[in-house]
Amino acid sequence: MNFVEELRWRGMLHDMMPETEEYLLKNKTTGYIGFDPTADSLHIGSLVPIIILMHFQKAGHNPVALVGGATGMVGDPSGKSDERNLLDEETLNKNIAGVKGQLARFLDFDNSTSENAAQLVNNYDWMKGISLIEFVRDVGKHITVNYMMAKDSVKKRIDSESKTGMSFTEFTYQLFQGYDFYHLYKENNCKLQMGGSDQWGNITTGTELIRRKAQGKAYALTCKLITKADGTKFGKTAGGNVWLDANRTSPYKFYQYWLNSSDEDAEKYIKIFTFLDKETIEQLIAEHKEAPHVRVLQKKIGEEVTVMTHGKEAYNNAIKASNILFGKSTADDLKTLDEQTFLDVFDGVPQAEIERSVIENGLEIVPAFADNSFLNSNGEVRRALKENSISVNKEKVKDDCVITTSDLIADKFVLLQRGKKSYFLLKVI
RNA sequence: GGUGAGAUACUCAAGUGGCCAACGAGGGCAGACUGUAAAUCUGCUGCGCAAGCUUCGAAGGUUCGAAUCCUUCUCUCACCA
Repeated sequence: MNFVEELRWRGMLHDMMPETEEYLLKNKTTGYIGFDPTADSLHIGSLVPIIILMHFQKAGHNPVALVGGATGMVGDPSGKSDERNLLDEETLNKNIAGVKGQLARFLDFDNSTSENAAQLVNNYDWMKGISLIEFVRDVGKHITVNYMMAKDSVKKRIDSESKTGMSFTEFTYQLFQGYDFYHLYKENNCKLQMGGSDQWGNITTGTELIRRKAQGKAYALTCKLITKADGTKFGKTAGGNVWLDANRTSPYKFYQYWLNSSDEDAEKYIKIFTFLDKETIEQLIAEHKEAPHVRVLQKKIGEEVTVMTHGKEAYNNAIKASNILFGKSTADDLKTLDEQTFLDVFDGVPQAEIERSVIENGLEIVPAFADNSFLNSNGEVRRALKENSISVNKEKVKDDCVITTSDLIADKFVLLQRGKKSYFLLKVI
């Protein structure tokens, strides 16, 4: 199956420039997607463009991942209603390094094993040497302001509904991204830029620049932005973004995010986020419809994506953790765990240290929860107790409960819990 | 630079001297029900066990009493130039 077909049946394709599909069918080509270094880790929203590049590579084309060291300094106004804060250079460099490292986990950058190895570029490398005068004469001259103003990303910020206006900096952004495309077209023979549908305007500025400045033809392809059925933002939880970095979002939480997808979303996600073939997916969907409560789809997505992102071992631990946390395990089960297993399971669960003598003297339930920044105040603990939502070692407790040494797991830990999903560890020192 | 409007809890938003720890909505959290879901229902959502304490952009002031009145300051927005 060819690249465009692949994206199409997976429901990822949003729009293409005319003749893009024909061109890709006939030619092994080079295409790129840009990644914003707004943080030192990518989050699962970036997974879609990454996966597109992976498909692109699988189809025999040459993928280029561009890290926006320069464009990150300017700020993409697309989809933003407010002016963005600029990142300082130090942060940016840290972010670029982090993002680069993560991309390497997904794409094959190895020349020796792959004929069409992926390349990683940073637009700062070619942008840094361009003076303002050069830029204005060589780039700006080719694109009219009228053209730039017609872009949605700009229009939205200029019309009367906008409350903040738009700085010249952000207005210029599309020229930067356009110039990237032009540069890659010239230097890497890159003919295609891909991205989310919100990138259409920026991408076409690039093809326009290539047409005018190099009399060349370049192509654009955009993919659908991921939405959730309930209208909330994809990739966000109450705790913030779901990151690809295991230190920011533990593999367990990462797995849980996918597992908690709604049925409707799961049918979309399995196509988008896994590389399973059409038959397998259709079968899984059918299976899921038979018995939705088993959640085969969610489990499969969780497995595929977690393994791809964090590796097999991390996935297994996530499963183990899930079973213990959500299965029918009791305090007795917990106490049979050795320290290492216990730590693996609760990797990423916030914890606090506590003096052994405190436990030996008997720790009352209210201070146990409030004094270690698990819950915010004594009042909150008391409220929670009233709601019957407090557990110690997976067993519901009342306000007269006192934690003693007999409650210790592996002679070291006490598992505190508020509600079903919120855990906290006390570690005896 | 001119003119006008405004700043209240996570967000939106009432409140214009005592009945205000502050209406309401959303969000969040929890409980029940479930599939670790959706929908629904219920409770909670400044600190404190409580008495009480600290909150309404900031600082002062008037008053027995201020989110509410006065002064100054800071910031935001809109329109005009």
